[in-house]
Amino acid sequence: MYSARGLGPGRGDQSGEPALADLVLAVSRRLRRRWADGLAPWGLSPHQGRALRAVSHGDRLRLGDLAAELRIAPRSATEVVDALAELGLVVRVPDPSDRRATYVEVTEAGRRTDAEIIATRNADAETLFAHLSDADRTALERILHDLIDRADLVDAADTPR
Amino acid sequence: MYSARGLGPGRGDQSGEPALADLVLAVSRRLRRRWADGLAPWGLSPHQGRALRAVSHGDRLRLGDLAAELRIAPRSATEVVDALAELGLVVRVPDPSDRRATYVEVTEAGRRTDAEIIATRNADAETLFAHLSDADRTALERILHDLIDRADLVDAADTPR
DNA sequence: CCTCATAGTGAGGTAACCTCATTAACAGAT
DNA sequence: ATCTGTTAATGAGGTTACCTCACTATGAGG
Repeated sequence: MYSARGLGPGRGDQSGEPALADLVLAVSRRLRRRWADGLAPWGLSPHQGRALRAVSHGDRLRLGDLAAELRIAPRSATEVVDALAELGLVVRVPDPSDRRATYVEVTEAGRRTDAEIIATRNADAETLFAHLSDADRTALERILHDLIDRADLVDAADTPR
Repeated sequence: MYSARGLGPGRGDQSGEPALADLVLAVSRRLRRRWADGLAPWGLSPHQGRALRAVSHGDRLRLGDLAAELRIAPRSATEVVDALAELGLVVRVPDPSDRRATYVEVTEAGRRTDAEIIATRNADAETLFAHLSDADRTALERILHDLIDRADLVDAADTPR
């Protein structure tokens, strides 16, 4: 992936980069934990929550597209859909134009659950982010965008194909 | 954990908080992936890398303390240590002062590997963070610290004991 | 209509966790 | 001195969220 020959220890050690990375990871760990806790009332795993969100977003989604969106193997998407269907949050409906394919469609209950989850999540994010100044929020957004672009750029360079 | 009754959908949707949370998660996802890729040359999982780092930090660590540091059950720490020991990166040595306990101690190879991993990680963090301005770096650090403090504060309030 | 590709799923595997029970050893009260 | 309760590590066995590979049904182009 990238070169492992490295500058030996004791070179970039003074720089703050790893500390920044650790900070990002620390914040994300806390976000994840809160999100998982927030899903508990509905008996959903973070994974299932993400799937429900993806399906609700466009009302219906082909199983394979769901897999692509969640970046998991199609076979794994089958299992997530099984779980959500068991809970009555989605149903499988055949695609009339391609009888191999099945759509995953949100049910009324699924839509309601998704809305509640989003509301909870928003409320929680608010408790964390709301006390930042507008300037800080803007700066944070810009910097994080920057880092994402940078990371994707480097990835693209590493994997030209 | 926290109240799930929520403000119904369509309320905080304009606010940027969830977007910020998503950005943090997006960055952390990329950091994680890079870190995992960076560990591949040594055949270590991120989990094992973290454990090696914890053990190397103080040269030796009681197995139970390692579990606490990694926030996993003691039983699970046994397995991580098994894997690292298999690779010759750590050894188990009995605690002479308490014959129930065992220390996990870095070997020479373990220390070397840890140093190489840190160097790789630093180099990678550099490619991501180095192009930020000093001001941005300072701001990012401050804001993230802020968020962490805020999250821990809210957690402490939710779980008074 | 024959061949090749694609959509979903059954079968079976793995990694990283978990709980519960067990064994050995320690530490304080009787 | 031993008995009681606690703690350290681990064996046994379970769960979850993934994976690959093989299979079936279907579609689409030569």
